[in-house]
Amino acid sequence: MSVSTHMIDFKKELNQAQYEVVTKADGPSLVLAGAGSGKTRTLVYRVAYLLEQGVAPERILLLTFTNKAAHEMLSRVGELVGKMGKKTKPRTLNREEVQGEAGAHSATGAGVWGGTFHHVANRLLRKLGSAIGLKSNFTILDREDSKDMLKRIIKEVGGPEAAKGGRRMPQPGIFLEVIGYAANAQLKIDEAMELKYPEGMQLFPLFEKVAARYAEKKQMTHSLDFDDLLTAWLRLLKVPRVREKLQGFWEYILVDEYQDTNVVQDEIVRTLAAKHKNLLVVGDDAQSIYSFRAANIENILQFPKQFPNAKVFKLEENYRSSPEILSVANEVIAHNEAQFKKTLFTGQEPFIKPELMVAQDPAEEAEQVAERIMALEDEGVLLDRIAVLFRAAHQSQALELELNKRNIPYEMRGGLRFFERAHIKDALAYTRLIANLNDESAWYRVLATYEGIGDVTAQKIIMAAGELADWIQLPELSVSLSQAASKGWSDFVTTIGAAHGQLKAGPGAIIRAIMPYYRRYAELQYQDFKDRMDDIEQLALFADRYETLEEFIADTSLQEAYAVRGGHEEGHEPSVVLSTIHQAKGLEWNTVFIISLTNSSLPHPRAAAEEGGLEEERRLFYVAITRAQRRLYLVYPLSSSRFTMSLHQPSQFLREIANGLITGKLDTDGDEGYIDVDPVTGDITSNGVDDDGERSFLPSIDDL
DNA sequence: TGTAACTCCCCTCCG
DNA sequence: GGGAGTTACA
Repeated sequence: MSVSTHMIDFKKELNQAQYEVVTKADGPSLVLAGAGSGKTRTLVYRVAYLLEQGVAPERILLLTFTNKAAHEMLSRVGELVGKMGKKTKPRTLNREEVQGEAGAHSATGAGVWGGTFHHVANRLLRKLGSAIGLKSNFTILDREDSKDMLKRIIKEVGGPEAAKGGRRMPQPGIFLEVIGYAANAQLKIDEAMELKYPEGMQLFPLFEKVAARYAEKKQMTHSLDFDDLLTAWLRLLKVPRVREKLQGFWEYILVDEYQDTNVVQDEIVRTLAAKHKNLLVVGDDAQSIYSFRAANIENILQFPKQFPNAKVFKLEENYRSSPEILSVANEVIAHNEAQFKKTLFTGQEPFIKPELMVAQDPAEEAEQVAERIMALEDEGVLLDRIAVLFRAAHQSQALELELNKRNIPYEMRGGLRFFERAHIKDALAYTRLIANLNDESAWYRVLATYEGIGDVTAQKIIMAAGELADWIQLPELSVSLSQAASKGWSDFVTTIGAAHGQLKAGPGAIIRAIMPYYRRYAELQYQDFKDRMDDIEQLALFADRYETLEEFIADTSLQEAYAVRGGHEEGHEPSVVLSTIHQAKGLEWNTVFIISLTNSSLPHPRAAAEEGGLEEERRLFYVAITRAQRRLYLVYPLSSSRFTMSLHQPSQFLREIANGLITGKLDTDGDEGYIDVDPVTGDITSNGVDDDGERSFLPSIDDL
């Protein structure tokens, strides 16, 4: 063992339980870590410890839930090992054994392999995918691309009724949900339908046909959707030669947020760890909130059975939240039956109780939150230490208006992200097309922006273009087009030619080459075309950081990096964070507002209707609460709009919090005025509404 | 026949 | 803001 000349005093910087994990979690190990128990810290120190023990960084694989989490953890590892001095400082970017040039840009801090399952899958498949017949220039389809493709397939295989958009035809989104769930849960189509779309069982033959055609089409166009990245990784591991190579390669595998992995991910990590057996998984059943993606809580529960000699560790001391916030969190989660009972404790001094706020409607809710934010800022709370959380992305709307009005900087997370916005996707489609001539969804997307070219003409062009082997041949392509379409077509040929001419100059140059045309299109199409062109300029600048088109496309498809709505680049000036609860997982802020706490939002009626859905919604509330360190505000609007009669009722979860734990009262008397969501049908039954609309509680800022 | 323009209506969560 | 459905025009 190396002499301890290092400067990390593991014993001193960790509590006893954390220290045990960091130093003893060899072999299969399960860490049950409560919210705020220093789970990230523990993982970071574990990686640093392994490096200090002399493990080569590239032999460590750290799988996280978001790429952001991977970057954060690995940069912290980098800081830690920086302290250790040269002797044990890891080499960086040295992964030649399984990785080629394609992966040179990747989520690394200290040369450790890190990222999401999808991210790592992408890197591996580009390099090794030929073993399962995959081309290295495959395209990644995002949800919208997948839906577009499915829409066309439904028309194609669904017969005349579907072509006309027959009255009973389910949306493409339903098909995608069923097919995706089947992939993630490793189910057959009919089994997935039983769970996700039981009312449509009589359409099973159609679903099966669509699924088959979808798979076929993805293969033809060299594209993978998000779910395919995982299943293809698994398929890759069925190839003995590849499996043995990878099993031998990673000596230590660490997986964060294990409660949100699905069976495919579980099988991947168990296969990868089969040789060295150093598999460390960390999770918290109380924070499992991704069952819609087929996350399987059994992965955690069954871990000790899969590995009979597994070590089990528990982290229960909460370092994040005040005792008052923790009490509310414990109280909320205690209402769930399916859970490991555990109670988080803290040694922190008492602070102030969480506070309930009620507003007339979302607009007033936004005003109140904005006012309170300004008051907090006056008291010295930095804006970037404040977050506003909500169930659904669109619930940020009213607040965004209000914050803009008051010039309070904010950044929005969740919902439509930079790379998902229409004009950005248009620009990206050109880069995809240049990289992969067979990328059908990119073809449709690009052609749709040309005058006179609609679905039918586009299809004709794409059919003909299937003959092309290279863009060079494009001018020779013969398609008979209507008069209306030929102008658009010649514009297209010019533009794509210019873009292709920049192939050697890199992705940024390609984007700039299409801008003259796209500006003309955007001017006609969008009122805010100037903003949109600015976005595209930003995209080109971002693209300049990449040398190859493939890396750029892969990162943007995986949402690796994203700019932020509200005009504030991440990290520029301190900004309030607006986020869905899902996106807030793993993060923490001094002050947290949870808004829209009504029975039509949290629990969300559709989610509550699914089996186990209500408990998952409660866990979602629990996750939101446990993001807060010092101040927590629970906010609900009485109606959905100032102008409608439709009244909301406060979330049933608020009622479950015992009196005395929070400041403020629910605006209702006794049981009256509550609506219940039937957990089976999702039906809403009202037992009378509270319609006086008076605010019984006005927030004051005196007691801050 | 295919495209463009117009209207209505909706919207859970994500890599 | 965007997707689906409908209608008017080339």
